[in-house]
Amino acid sequence: MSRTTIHDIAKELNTTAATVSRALNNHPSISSATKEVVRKAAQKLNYRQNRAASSLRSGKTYVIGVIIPSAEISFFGSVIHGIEKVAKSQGYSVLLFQTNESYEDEAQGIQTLLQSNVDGIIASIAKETTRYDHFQEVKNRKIPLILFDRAIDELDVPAVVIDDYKGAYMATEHLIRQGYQRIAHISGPQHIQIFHERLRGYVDALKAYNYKVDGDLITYGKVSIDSGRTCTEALLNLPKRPDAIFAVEDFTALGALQAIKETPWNKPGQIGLVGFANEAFSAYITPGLTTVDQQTALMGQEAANIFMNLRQEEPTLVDLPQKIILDPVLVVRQSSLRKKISRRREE
Amino acid sequence: MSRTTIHDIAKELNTTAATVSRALNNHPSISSATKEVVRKAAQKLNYRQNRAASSLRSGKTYVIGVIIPSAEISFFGSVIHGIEKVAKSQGYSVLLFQTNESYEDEAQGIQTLLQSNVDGIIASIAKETTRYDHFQEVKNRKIPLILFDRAIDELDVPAVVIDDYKGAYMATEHLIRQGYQRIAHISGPQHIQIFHERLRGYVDALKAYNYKVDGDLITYGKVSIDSGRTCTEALLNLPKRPDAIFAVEDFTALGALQAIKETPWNKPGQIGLVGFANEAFSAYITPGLTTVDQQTALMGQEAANIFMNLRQEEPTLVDLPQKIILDPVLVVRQSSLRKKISRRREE
DNA sequence: CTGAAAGCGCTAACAT
DNA sequence: ATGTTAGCGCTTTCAG
Repeated sequence: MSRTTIHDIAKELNTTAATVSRALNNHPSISSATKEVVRKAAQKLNYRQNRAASSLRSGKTYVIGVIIPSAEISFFGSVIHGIEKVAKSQGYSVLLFQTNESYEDEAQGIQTLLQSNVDGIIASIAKETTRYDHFQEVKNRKIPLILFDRAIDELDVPAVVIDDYKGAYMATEHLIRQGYQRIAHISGPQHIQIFHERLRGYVDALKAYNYKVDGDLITYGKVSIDSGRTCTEALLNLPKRPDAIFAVEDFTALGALQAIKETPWNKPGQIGLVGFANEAFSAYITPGLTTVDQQTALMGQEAANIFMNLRQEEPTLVDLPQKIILDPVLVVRQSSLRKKISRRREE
Repeated sequence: MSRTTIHDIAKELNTTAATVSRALNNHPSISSATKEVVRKAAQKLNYRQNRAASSLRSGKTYVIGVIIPSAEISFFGSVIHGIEKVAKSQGYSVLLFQTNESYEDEAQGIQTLLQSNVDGIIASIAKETTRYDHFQEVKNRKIPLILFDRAIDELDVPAVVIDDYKGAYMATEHLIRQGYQRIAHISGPQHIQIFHERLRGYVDALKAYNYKVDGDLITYGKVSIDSGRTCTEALLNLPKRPDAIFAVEDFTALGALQAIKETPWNKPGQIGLVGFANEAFSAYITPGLTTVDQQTALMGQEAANIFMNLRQEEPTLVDLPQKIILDPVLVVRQSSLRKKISRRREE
């Protein structure tokens, strides 16, 4: 009473396994009558294709390997969601591997995916990774590789990232349009590209609106709640203190919010605040935090879409690796609103 | 220049594929000298095992199929994390499938996993699922099936769940020990088992401490922020209003907190509040929300552990399906603390 | 439009 | 301890 194979179906119908295989795969040279009969018999015998056998022969597995630091981080959970959604819609499955930000785990993950003959790999590089030989091997084996969020130009593969510069520009512009006069920025370590980009966006938005860029209003934190708190206290103690703060990400903004709330002279809504990332908590704190959404699920979908496009292309035709830069979305909540909103939002 | 196979290695070493296979699989009847030589050659030729071929022959894939409603929900992201961690440590990979709470998707997911010959399936049943024929097929094919969070007794398979009763009991007990006198409960729809269990835990804790169970203090909401808010307003308008609230889950608690904050006569810390789930935001709102942690990552790990135990057992020996009931963990934050804490926490 | 035959890369029974 | 042989279930030439 072992599992039904195409031979069982062939025997039942007095035909051959080849015909059954073709019928089930909707091969054009099979009459629709036969196809129908075969499908019926397959259903009756409760047949399930054996993917291992199929892919051993055909070389295709219909599996996409996904490498992320951790599914527990909501950002990556959301990206997986987007990848799996697109994959499933095209008949692909997702094989998941977590690196815990470790190079060793990442290299091992790549090995596992290679052994599994995945048709493509979508990955976000671990923080600790500084060598890329494992990714190079993927490229050498001509397996489509797509990176997201943390892309490495040196690898020269397609990638999906968000436009941090633009997001920061939008956030700052929003505060300007709200009428704030002295807009501060709490940044992060400048060797991390995304933080540097956000600082650039902030500076350029100020310039575009003829605001003075005041070095005193730019502080460099460590990207944490505590750091946001400390930096904000320093900012609020300046002789000419800011009336709004753009924080480099939501946890920093949360610390800033706590510090603002504890300031004796502060009245609610007096100091504008914007974060970055649209973390789940940002909607639930009081006041609701205005922030920049990173379109995480879309990021996964786009990465999967790149794979879908890549997979039938001639390898020789792949000239320039595609790079998709997603538009961030400003999510306006209470924390950045002044009492009177004189102008409606422009696009 | 195609991929290296064990035949290539065999040719290189003037031996046979069988020996190479055995050496690489650490077979006992191969001398350690040969093993060493084979391993070296494999490395030199950059050999990677072809899992499709291996599993076609051996019947084992070293893949665990995981079915969840959505990786975007942090609860499930966390469970996946736990599953993948254990799986990887035992040489298994995780094939992921999302159902979006739909029966059709779930059934299709099972088909995909069966075609992929996964060695086992770990699943959390979709909300819309009311028929279990697809899971029944998994059982019929003798593939280990483990459920988590949403278990179905009728399926008679091993499961990992959390003890909702106990969690609610602990939450209520905590409020009692803090000295609150009138402890209300905002529950949810009673046809959903977990909410019913939490209500039971609340009632039993009150009884255990000789508190009167007052029907006025038990309200039934719809498990949302808004519902938590509405229910709380009603509670606070009672002639004999509560001095503490145990909410059925964190979003309800969040609504309750908002309502409490807006009550004119309220002073901070006057009304105790406890939630359930330890959502990410619960740590970041003000005041921090005391809540009950559901040990999500552990849930995934335990489910994976059950699979690991099951996989080598004789199918005939599987008498009673294992059911693991995890202990919830009370996470105490500001929202439930009264000014004076007279007694230290007892175990 | 269908059948015959070969083989993907590996492992396992049997032989030596 | 190693070699020989067969075959897992499927797809894919090549023939007809």
